[in-house]
Amino acid sequence: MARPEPIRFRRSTLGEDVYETLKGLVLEHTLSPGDRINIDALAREFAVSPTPIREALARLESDGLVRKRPLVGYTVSPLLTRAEFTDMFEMRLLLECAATRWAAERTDAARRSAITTEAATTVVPEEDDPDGWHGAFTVLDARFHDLIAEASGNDLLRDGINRLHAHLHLHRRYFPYAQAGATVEEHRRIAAAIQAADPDGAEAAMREHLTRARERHLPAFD
Amino acid sequence: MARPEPIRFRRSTLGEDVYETLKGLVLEHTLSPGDRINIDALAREFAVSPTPIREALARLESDGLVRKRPLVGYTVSPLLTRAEFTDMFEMRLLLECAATRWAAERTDAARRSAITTEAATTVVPEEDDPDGWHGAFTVLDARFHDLIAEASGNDLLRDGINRLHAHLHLHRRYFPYAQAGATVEEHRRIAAAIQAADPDGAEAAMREHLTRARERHLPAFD
DNA sequence: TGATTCGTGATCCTATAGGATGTTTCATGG
DNA sequence: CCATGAAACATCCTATAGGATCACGAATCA
Repeated sequence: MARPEPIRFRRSTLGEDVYETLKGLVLEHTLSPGDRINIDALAREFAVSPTPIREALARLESDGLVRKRPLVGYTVSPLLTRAEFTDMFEMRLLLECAATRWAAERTDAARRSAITTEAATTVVPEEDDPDGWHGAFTVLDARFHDLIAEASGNDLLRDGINRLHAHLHLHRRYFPYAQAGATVEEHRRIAAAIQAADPDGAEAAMREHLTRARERHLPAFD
Repeated sequence: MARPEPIRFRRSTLGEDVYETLKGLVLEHTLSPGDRINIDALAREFAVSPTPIREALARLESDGLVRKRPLVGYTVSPLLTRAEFTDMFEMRLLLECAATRWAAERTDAARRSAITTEAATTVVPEEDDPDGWHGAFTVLDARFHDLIAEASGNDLLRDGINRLHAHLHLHRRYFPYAQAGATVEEHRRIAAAIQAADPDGAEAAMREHLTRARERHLPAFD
């Protein structure tokens, strides 16, 4: 009868686990944008001391997922304004178009195949589980874009792209089902151009994909 | 006889101050790349508890300035390899060329003047204080590039650029004096094109500046 | 000589108490 | 009835001590 329940499955350090878990909670909207974060409450919830919580929050603030007001507390970052959202897509166009071009130019055959395979994967819409569908679709989308970022061969570029995607995820809940098919089709075109080692075509396909993605998202701000 | 010395001039929170101070120590090479960081020793040094130290280190790790090995401790990030360095300049070309173009297109008259003024400022080389000169020159360079990043009107872009500059600062110690004049001249050309609202010219000037800057730095890797 | 085992040391994590600050509520005056 | 002010409250931030875990080095054995 030593310790009945704390199943502590620590991958490396407690702070790391807390960081990943908290990031998940924010991205899943279990912690909604604007919510206040009580450190002591979280510590009790996770059955850890406030120290690793505080450490995880400091990193999340660097990611822009939470905000800290001194002597007041942490809050989940609010959703992007329309202006910030267009700024983000301006950045995505800059970063991801370049990454796609370099992926088409430089990467090896194995990665090209992986990208093509990923683009061929689809997720079936389930009307009765909208949240699950949104989650699955987002994971798929994120993995596709990360594969390209990795294939660019520039790790700093990859980090920058993933940093933007974290913000994008906060908005996935407002992405319409109906247009998922178009997204998959655009992914296929990008993958095909990369597979064919066609930098111009790949960059153009990514530019069109992102431009259309922006159009698909923008109505949510009205 | 309450508290004799801790002159605590806290801007907001202790963790914030510790973060800025530590960042300075790393950038100044007071903590050299590869050095191990002892949390308890730092806490004694700053006369604070380990908690804010730990919080600051978590943020610095997000910035890429320190690395954490679980259950071993923190170390100052090593200098960039040649490959990472070229990757960084690839990123700078991407981000800063776009920022310069948009600054020339969009920004207001006040910011244009500020950029021109900053480009006209120079720092005199002092042979007997190489470290002070390097520091002053770096501050000047960083401010010029940040003014342009801010004038781009895209805060995410600005953050991305500043994140890269932190890494660049770690290498400033190996930047040769003799070529500072060329840098200033290139800055002036960029500023002039922005002042003239000439996007193409401004972007081209920035591209040439960064390309040459890369050439100036590369010999340090031999 | 190489691999394995053991001991030491450092680090990380936990827990709790106290001080400082922002927020909220309530009472009072206009 | 509304606005202003002060006081009580809750929360966060900081500080300190102690226990558990793991990495590293030395000694031993095959």
